[in-house]
Amino acid sequence: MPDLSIDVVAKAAGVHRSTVSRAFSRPEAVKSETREHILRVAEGLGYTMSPLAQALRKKTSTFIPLIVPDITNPFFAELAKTMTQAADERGYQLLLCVTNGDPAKTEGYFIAMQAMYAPFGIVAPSTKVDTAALKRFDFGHKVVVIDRVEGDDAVPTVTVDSRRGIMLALDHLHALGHTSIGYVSGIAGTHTAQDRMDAYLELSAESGSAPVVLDSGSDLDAGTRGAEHFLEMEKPPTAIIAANDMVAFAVISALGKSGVRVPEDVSVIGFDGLALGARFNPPLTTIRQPIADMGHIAIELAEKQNIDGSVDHIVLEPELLVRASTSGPRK
Amino acid sequence: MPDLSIDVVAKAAGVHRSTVSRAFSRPEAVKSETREHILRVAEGLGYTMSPLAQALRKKTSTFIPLIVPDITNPFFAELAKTMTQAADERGYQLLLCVTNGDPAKTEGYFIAMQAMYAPFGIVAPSTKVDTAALKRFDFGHKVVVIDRVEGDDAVPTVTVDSRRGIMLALDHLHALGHTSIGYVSGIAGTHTAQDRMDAYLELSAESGSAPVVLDSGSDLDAGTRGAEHFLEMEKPPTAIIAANDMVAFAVISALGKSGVRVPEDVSVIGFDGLALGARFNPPLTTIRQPIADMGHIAIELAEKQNIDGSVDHIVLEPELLVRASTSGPRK
DNA sequence: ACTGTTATTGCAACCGATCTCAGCAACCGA
DNA sequence: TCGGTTGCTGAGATCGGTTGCAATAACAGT
Repeated sequence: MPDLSIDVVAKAAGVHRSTVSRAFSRPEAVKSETREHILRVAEGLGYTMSPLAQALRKKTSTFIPLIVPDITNPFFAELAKTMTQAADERGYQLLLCVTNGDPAKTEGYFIAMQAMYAPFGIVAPSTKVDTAALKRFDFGHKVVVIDRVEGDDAVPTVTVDSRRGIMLALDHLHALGHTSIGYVSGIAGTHTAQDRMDAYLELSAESGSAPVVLDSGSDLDAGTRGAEHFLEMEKPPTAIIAANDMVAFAVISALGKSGVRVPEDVSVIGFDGLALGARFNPPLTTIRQPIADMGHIAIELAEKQNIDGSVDHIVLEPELLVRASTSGPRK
Repeated sequence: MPDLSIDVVAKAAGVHRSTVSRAFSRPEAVKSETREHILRVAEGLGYTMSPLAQALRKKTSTFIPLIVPDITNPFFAELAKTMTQAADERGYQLLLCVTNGDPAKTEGYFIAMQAMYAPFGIVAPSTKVDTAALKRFDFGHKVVVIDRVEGDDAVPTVTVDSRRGIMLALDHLHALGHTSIGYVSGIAGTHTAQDRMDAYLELSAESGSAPVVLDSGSDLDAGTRGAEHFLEMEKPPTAIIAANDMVAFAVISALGKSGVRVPEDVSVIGFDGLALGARFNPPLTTIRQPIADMGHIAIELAEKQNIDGSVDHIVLEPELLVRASTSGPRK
């Protein structure tokens, strides 16, 4: 196909380049007859505007970086999925950026996103977000963060209510008859992980039962270590709350290796609501985060901020998702 | 920061725009003194070239679309992970494109990739790749496919040896003492899935045992249905080969719900070697595909083709990864 | 009929590079 | 000393659009 530029469309439609441009990007500025004619001609030629040329001139592209620590983690994968959808509904393209938790890489992505005129970016942090770094890149490109940010700053965020989630888990377990409930901490040093832990500590205390933190590590092996710790206890808790589904999986897996059954011997509840959990053995009871909503909202927030400069902090409600990894405590 | 264009660097270095350009993209064409001076000045200013402008002019960008059916599937997630790495080692940015198996979307991405001058794209198919569609977009943009393609065409591919993988699984199971081995088919109608199934059928026959296909469906519930089928049999096989890890998970989960234990009651082996499998309950024995290699190779193949026009078909060797979901048959 | 909007469209500069062509200096052998 | 490379750099067109400004057309009101 002969290179299709705006000029060939213009010629074909018998108008000037600029008119074609307007027909596409500022329809109201062109007489409707003309516009329709142009559009028809363009359609016939199979013409589309070059996003690159547009970006160069307008100094704002449709590339939006999605910065995640690890796309292999199903939570981020699910996030990515809903975000791509939300993105191309609005004509954006998602750039997949994985940092492996390396702040240097993150900064690298920031400068890259600047270079390609990204209108904004989405950051799903693995560690507490470096507000300073964000400020340093206050080049007009906005960022929305899927986590709480230190000091509720100028950066929009979307999170779920950690405390509420933990409360849901605790209530569920209490209702089942558990009184001794352990906790295994989450993957990373995010504020979210911190919040969940704090909530567990507080709410446990309030309900009168002593908190039992099986592991407070922040790496992928927290689950395994938590299970080990559990196995060493003379009087282990009858239920375990895992800070997220992945560690719940690890806990159950590690427990299983030692012959401890879930939920017969101990109940385990996760936090995330991953689709994967439904196919785990046993299917995982968990606190569901509305991940799909989070993706859409993140993008909406970013757009909103780009338009009216508003920065919002949305906090979503989690909900209890009962599957099969919890039951009454063993008698 | 004042907009940093090539001209400001040129001015600052006291040379012409074009010289700066050469200093960056064709170093040998510039006197080394001049070049170093320019580079130093640029460095000082914190200047980087605009990928957008470059792409527009050179008609070839650094955006490379990764087209997957579902990033939520850990196989694709792992692929995406290694590809992002391989990609930004070479200065590319990965565009995440998820199709949900919709051919229309795939085509959409093809035209988009054309529009932004992608030098090539990577397709991890959910269904048999539509060679016709590929040809239709023979606009000089190359594609490499992570699957076999009908008729070993002009498109480079990277796959693993399905037959060898199935053989490994079968051998492992035979060595353990199993003689009756069932099979649950894979997620999608790819050639790869087909090849695995065919290999199972053939190799089973060769070894004298009758093949038992528990489910040949191609959706996410194949595992569940396979398990149901298994439960209904009066004389079920003592081991099951799952076409991929995800269906293995589903099989084990479904079996578990009915009180069937793995590997005590039945052995299950997967195919993929997902990291997730290590944290499954029980840890999954599986045939490992060298996913990381696949990602790198895919990109290398694409680059190679772009340079010398060669189209290769790489087939990698799978390997047996013994964890805990297989054991000798129940006596 | 005349002047003052208002709606449309054309013109041309510009976004930030690349690349062909041409100019110029230094160098080489005869 | 002179024509013929060779090496390096500057000019300027170009990639595919956008946009402020000017020009023209159309329409009101008086």
